[in-house]
Amino acid sequence: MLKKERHDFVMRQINLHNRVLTSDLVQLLNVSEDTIRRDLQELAEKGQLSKVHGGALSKSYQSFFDDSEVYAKDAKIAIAKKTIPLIKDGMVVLTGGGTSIIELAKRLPENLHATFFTISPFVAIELAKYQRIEVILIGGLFSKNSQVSYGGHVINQLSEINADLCLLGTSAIHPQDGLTDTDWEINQLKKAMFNSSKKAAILCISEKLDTSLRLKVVSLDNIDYLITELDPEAAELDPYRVKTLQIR
Amino acid sequence: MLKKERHDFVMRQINLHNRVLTSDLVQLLNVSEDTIRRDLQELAEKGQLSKVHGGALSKSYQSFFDDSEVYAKDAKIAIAKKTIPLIKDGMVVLTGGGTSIIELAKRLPENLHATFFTISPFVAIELAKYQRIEVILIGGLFSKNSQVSYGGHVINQLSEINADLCLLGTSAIHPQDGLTDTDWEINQLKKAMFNSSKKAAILCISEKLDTSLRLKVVSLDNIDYLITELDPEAAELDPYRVKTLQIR
DNA sequence: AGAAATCCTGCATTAACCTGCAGAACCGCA
DNA sequence: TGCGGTTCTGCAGGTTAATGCAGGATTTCT
Repeated sequence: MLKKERHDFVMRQINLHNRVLTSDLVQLLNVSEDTIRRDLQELAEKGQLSKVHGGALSKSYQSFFDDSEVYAKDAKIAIAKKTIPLIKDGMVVLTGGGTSIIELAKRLPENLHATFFTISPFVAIELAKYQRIEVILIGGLFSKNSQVSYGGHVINQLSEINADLCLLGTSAIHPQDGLTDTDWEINQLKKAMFNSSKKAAILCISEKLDTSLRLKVVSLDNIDYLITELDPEAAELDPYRVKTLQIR
Repeated sequence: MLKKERHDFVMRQINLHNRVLTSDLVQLLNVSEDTIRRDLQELAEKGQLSKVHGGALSKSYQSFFDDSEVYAKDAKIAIAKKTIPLIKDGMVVLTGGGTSIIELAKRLPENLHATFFTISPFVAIELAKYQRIEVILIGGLFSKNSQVSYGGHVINQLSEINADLCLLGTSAIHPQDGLTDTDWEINQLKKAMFNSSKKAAILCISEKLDTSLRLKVVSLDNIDYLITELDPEAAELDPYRVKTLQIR
């Protein structure tokens, strides 16, 4: 069996099961443990998988959960700072949940006079600290996963709102696939939020760039602002430079 | 099962439920307790969670509510324990905000199967930890003082609800004046909550007894249960012994 | 206060890892 | 065909990581 064939086999296993054990591969491919280990090493160096004690895991699998807090906090603060200028006095703003948005909510100018609709209780609690911001918490079924209101009742209420700006965090964004997500209900929710706003801004830490998930929310055309912690001129952002999309 | 997979699993559980029990993980992952403990230790060192006796908690969650400062916490815990038996499987429960209610929400039986409506985002977040409880967050204008939804939109939604039990914290309660409050809007809100429920329970730490405020919500007659941290036979409670009011 | 659950420490075992080496297979080239 | 050079593979050995278990200490519950 050629090395390349083995590599392909490994990658197939990984794509299929998100993981693979060294010991299994030894049996399946009928080669020595060392060979397998060297294969995994090589693939890991090429960045096609991540090696762990006992085997290897798919790269995308890792990013399944968001180890946010300490790690990307600086980035999120940077994003928040760039987002603030978009919010002007008197605006009606609609926001999602997500840590980026919460960081933003913590850093608004003290004298901002605006109306915020939000589906996230965390955001509502943060916003309530500002004297001059009116906060409307959109209620409904409460999602145990994403800690936001969702479901038909929320969609209904959203349909009655006409906001100036919609602020959303990112699950995944990709030049071709646009904004994508894993959960059907959250997906519907985000679509409804887009429909309820004149403009939409996506807050996105750079590591979410060029990733995509199963369900499409909207394409890049529907997004007005893309805000990352990177320099707006950075090369990583080149694929996202579409006419209608302002990058900051 | 690879270590990394276990870690991911743990973090998913934590992101989902804000907490996780060592014993549960032992069962779910089918490894020894020591392994789980070491995993938690490791994740705690990486700062991804905080370890506590019996399991671990989400970090972000902790920073959100630092409940160490809750006033009269022991009393509130005692009240919570007495309240739990009122809530039966299948019930529809309507709750207010307030620290007593939050303490209660933290101490519900893990296997309780019920539907909770609440106007408090804090309560919603707590309740979301329970697998078998359906949580509906009632949305509307968000009060900066009392951190609950209020206003016409809330009253409207309440009118569509018919709950079995309403749980309310206390601002003030008095044998003659009944349940009273200071804020007009909150007052309206509480009235509406009473109207939406078959029965009502008042959670009340003893120092709120025999006090009254300007605006009346309801008289004692309309209350079904009065729950304090005191012995139900205590003399302080004598003035409240009305036929229709059960004291616990 | 006593029982039960949980935690910690040290130890032994097993599995997985790494390094270096040597033979096999393959390559290009005369 | 023969010959250096390269790559791939397996093996030996010594090292590290992971796990479970025993015991005793600590915490929590009642």
